[in-house]
Amino acid sequence: MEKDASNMRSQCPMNCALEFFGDKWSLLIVRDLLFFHVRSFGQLLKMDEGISTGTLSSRISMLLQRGIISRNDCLDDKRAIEYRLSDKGRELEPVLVEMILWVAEHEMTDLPPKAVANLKQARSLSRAAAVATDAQQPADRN
Amino acid sequence: MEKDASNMRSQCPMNCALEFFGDKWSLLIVRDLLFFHVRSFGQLLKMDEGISTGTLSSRISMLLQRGIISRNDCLDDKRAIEYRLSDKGRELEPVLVEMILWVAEHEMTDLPPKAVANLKQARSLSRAAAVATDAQQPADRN
DNA sequence: GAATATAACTCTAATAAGTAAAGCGAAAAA
DNA sequence: TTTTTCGCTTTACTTATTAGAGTTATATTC
Repeated sequence: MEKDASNMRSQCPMNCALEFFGDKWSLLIVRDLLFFHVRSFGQLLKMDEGISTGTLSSRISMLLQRGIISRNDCLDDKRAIEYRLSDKGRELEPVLVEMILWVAEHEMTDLPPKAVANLKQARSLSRAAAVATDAQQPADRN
Repeated sequence: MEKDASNMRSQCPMNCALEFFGDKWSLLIVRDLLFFHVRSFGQLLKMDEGISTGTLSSRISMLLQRGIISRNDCLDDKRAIEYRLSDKGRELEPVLVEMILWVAEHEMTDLPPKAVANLKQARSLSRAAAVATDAQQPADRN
């Protein structure tokens, strides 16, 4: 049984975000789809953190329902299903990147310093581009 | 009973982040401390989402233990305890901002468009500053 | 100074979430 | 034809989270 806007705890955007993916698994699935080019149920099941079939199944349903991933049949193997991030899902990348950078700054992880530097640089560049875009379209146009 | 690095599911930074604050409440507490200048247990208890005393108490313990918030006695009222974000906690701001912007883009919330524009602008400016900093200190210095 | 209120909790019982293991139907490989 | 793979679902169980009542200490009001 899933939540919709009507039984959310509040309409605060932070709360809304947490109701979408504020659990221990959803963003790991997004991570695998986004950074590790994982595409199938079976591959997701093999993630290091050890997700169970039941949990994976329910998280996939939720992510589908929320439009964060898509589900497609494979042409070459009719058993196989391919999962992909939607545009909406792919746009979670900045969220993941900020989380990763925060952890890299404050805790021990297995992420090499080089990778941290690359993420930082990518972030800076994308924001620099955003500054340019904002200059064209004034920020308070809505 | 709390987790430490030794019984984490993996050392992946994304997973590490989720073990730190991948639940439905921790970042709401950070939100209140960061954006709404909330300082006490009682005020936190009044958040719109309706956190219970037990949950709030356990989340505060965890955030303290992780060094995300600090706990201080008040001089004027000896019952009162003041909670504040540490530097480490304050540095979660970009994470929250990206989450809020994602939601503002993709879902209905109560956030006024003006506020979204302000957040975007603040993000762009801070990143522009980061670009300048990176130019001084090469990104792969570690 | 007695009663009431407030702050910051702790405890407990109930509910929700997550898990491992087995099983299933369809498709592919041996 | 038998076995394996794929993407699940189901079940029985364990663990985590939660709401709400209760507690202690301090402060305020009458």
